[in-house]
Amino acid sequence: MENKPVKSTAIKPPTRARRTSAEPRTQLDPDAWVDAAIDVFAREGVTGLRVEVLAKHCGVTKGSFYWHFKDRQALLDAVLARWKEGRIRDIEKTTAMMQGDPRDQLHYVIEVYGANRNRKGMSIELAVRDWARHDTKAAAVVEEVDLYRLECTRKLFVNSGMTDAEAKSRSLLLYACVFGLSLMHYTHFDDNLSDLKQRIAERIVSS
Amino acid sequence: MENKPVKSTAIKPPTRARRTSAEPRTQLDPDAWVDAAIDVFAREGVTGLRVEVLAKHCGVTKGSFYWHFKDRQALLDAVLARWKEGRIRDIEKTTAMMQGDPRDQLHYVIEVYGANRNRKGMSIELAVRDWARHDTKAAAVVEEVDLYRLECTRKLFVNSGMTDAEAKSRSLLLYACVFGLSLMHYTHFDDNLSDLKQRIAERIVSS
DNA sequence: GGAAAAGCATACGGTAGCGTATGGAAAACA
DNA sequence: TGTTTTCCATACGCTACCGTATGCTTTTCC
Repeated sequence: MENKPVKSTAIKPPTRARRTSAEPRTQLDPDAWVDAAIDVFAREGVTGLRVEVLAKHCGVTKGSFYWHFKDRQALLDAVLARWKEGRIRDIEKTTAMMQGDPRDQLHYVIEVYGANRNRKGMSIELAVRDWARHDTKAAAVVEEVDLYRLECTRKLFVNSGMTDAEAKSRSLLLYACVFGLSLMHYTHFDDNLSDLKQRIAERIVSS
Repeated sequence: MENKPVKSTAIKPPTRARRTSAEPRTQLDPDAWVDAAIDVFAREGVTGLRVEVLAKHCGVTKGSFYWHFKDRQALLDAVLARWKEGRIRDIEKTTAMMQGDPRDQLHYVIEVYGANRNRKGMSIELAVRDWARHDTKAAAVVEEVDLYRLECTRKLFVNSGMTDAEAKSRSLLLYACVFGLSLMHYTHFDDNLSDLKQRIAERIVSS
């Protein structure tokens, strides 16, 4: 159809002999599709994750997509499942190295979720949460991941010497703040943002 | 969202009065359209705010819409402008009654933004912020509103006796937490959520 | 090397949405 | 009362999608 002059390093010469020689001939498996899907998803959200767009992004047509997936919903399910697994694994990985000062660990958690590093990850977080506003399956997964995170962080606060009730509230405060900051546009609120963040982190962690 | 038996279908009442039932024959002005638009927007987000859907929601066809608005973008601009005005007015209204213990005022702010009361308002907040991720105009408005809010709350913290730097960090923490909480699914994290929230509010406000 | 399966392209029908054109009814006005 | 202006309905063309059908080209396996 209207194949625009393929902008980025034409993967394939338009109507020429299609497999000249050096093409890696990358076969696409469902995992590769999900990888690409999460890429698009991070940028455009669920509503932007469309089959034909994704196919073009992969350099193929949707004929390929529908060979690997029943329909669009199957892809969404896979994306959601992949996100959940990734989050759970991340939490367990963090939990595994749970030795040392709990307060340092907490600061590390805050640091990791900082929107600057991990930009794509936070993008996905927000996209999933927006998705969850209209999709019960997504909402269920978000809740599961949230509870997992909250529980893990709660333990850290307990280990740092807080009561259980206080630890729970701190844990919730921590994640609410982390996600809330990524929702806000405050770069012009102060010219020393790192100090600002440092104070916030202290307020959340310290007793 | 199933269509009730409106369905005039094939046979249309021949030249009968179209206003059969008790329809007040409400003329639609742009403001009424924006009202309805914000309603849809709160539920479905920007991508769900579509001209023909909105028209059906208003009980008319899009012929009416395009009489009042140049195109869909004009409606979106109006929605954004309306949101901004409303937020600014809200802040000023809150600021106007800035007497009494600043800490009480701060608790009041937290209370007002609680997702339980003001459910629709928070829905719009999240929808606007999701919008802002892809639209620079929306992002600019969000930033403006955020800075306005942050500044107002900062003053409250200053009035409660904090240094300017501390007040700034508290102000940012407050709003980040408020919005972040509305992003999370934590209802099963504790069986005494009000105590949880109370502790969080204390942590944010108290020195 | 040849058949079978896998991976992808192309073409098609169908829906939803945007924006335009045009006509008809209702209200305002003279 | 007749005319103009306002407001809305209907019909149309167009594009972007979804999902299916079908055929072509690789790869795999014997």
